[in-house]
Amino acid sequence: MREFKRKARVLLIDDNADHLRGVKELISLETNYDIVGTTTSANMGINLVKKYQPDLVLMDINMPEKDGLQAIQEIEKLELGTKIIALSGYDDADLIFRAMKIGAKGYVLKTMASAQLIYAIDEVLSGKVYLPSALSSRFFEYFQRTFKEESSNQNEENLLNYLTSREEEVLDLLTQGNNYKAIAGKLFISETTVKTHVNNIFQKLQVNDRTQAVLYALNNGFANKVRAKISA
Amino acid sequence: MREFKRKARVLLIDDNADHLRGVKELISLETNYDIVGTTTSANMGINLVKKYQPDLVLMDINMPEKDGLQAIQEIEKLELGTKIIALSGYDDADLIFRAMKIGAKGYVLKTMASAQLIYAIDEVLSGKVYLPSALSSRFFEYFQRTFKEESSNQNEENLLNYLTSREEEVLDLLTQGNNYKAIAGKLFISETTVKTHVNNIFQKLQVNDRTQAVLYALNNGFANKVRAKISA
DNA sequence: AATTTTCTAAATCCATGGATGTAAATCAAT
DNA sequence: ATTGATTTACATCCATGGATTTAGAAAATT
Repeated sequence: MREFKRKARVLLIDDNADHLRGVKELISLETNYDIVGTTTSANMGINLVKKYQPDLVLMDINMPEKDGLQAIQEIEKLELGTKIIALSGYDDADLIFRAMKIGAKGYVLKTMASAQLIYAIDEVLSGKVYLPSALSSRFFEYFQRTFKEESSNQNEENLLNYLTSREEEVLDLLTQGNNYKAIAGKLFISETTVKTHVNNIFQKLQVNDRTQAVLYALNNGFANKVRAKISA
Repeated sequence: MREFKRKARVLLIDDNADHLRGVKELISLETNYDIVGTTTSANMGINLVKKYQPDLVLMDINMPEKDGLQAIQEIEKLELGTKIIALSGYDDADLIFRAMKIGAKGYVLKTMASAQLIYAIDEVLSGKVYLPSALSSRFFEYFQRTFKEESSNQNEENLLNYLTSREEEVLDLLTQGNNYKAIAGKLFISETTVKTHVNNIFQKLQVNDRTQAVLYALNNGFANKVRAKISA
């Protein structure tokens, strides 16, 4: 275990007063931490963060009044470098994922052993991100499910594969919001030629207008394809 | 340590013959595993996966001939439920992230202790996702950096915030590729009213046409906003 | 109670977009 | 050498999209 030069300043936010007291006592037993404040209100918590600029915040994310996730976001927005560990009663994959996504450095269940919480605090204060292995498993499963679709979409029958390279260029410019005239100017070809290409694109993608074409492109990994081509 | 009913079938793919032999011997010492094949070629490896349908593949992802990540993707596409652990010489965050993204259930450095590899294999075979804590830290840092921009974009001066709720509905339908008539039909209002709304949207988003409006919406977290409103 | 915002609607006018057919030059592949 | 695909181009016609102005009713705010 690592030694800290000065005591780490910790703030507790938990609308459940009983649990709050329990955690406070638990942390008070540790010599490395200094509790700079406790509150049962998310809004008050944000104010206390501004005032005391703690090193670490333990944030209950299951609060009725204000969403704990939103509170985390607001603290992150302050950009004070405050590390945040989410405390939750639920090991819901979506919750874990969203908490990590908005910048929580850890996620600990209230039902977990107190030693686990202390360990998480130490890890996070030392600059790491800490998720108990049971929760990181959940996270990764969710993560992979979320991104599986993205990559599998790029296979199957992707109509984008039927486009010629010139049509890809035109579609790329369409996905940047250009109209016919702008595209013609950028590709040094006539506007009517662009119209021809765009019409062919519509046929191949089986859509009726430019907006649908752009949406098809974005939803089927067109940007990835173009970038892959550039880096190749 | 968990007991398996039958020996787990393992396939090794590593273009470094020396390392391949080492890992093979290491795994042979374990009584729970059955090595069904080894190869130094990614393409051959994919064929062996099809033939033997192993429970687990150890895949070196630093191969010159064929990209190991691509090989993982192709194995995933077979949908045989094959678990894959990526082996790599580098703890590069981007590599780790991409490997996990395409479905690797684990990522182990070649320099790590052999006990760590065995542990990873056990964990993955038992259905979990396993990343050594040093690597999972890397992963999460990368993950948070990647998504930080997305959420911070949603703050600043987001022009979407000026839209009325009706305008949001209209924009939502625009981002699904609807034209005026379709939107009018779905909202039970006249086409001219839709035009009015859309024009107001253009003004507020400072764009010139529907495609640009749709692009602005998608690039500024409009989908997230709409979903947040639904779940609220 | 008074005011502002929002939602609805229409008219008008012009610009842009989209469908269709034709066609020539170039290039790749058989 | 010939075929087929690609890129370029134009004409024509009609549909849709977009700008602007005006305006009534309802809802929210002050």
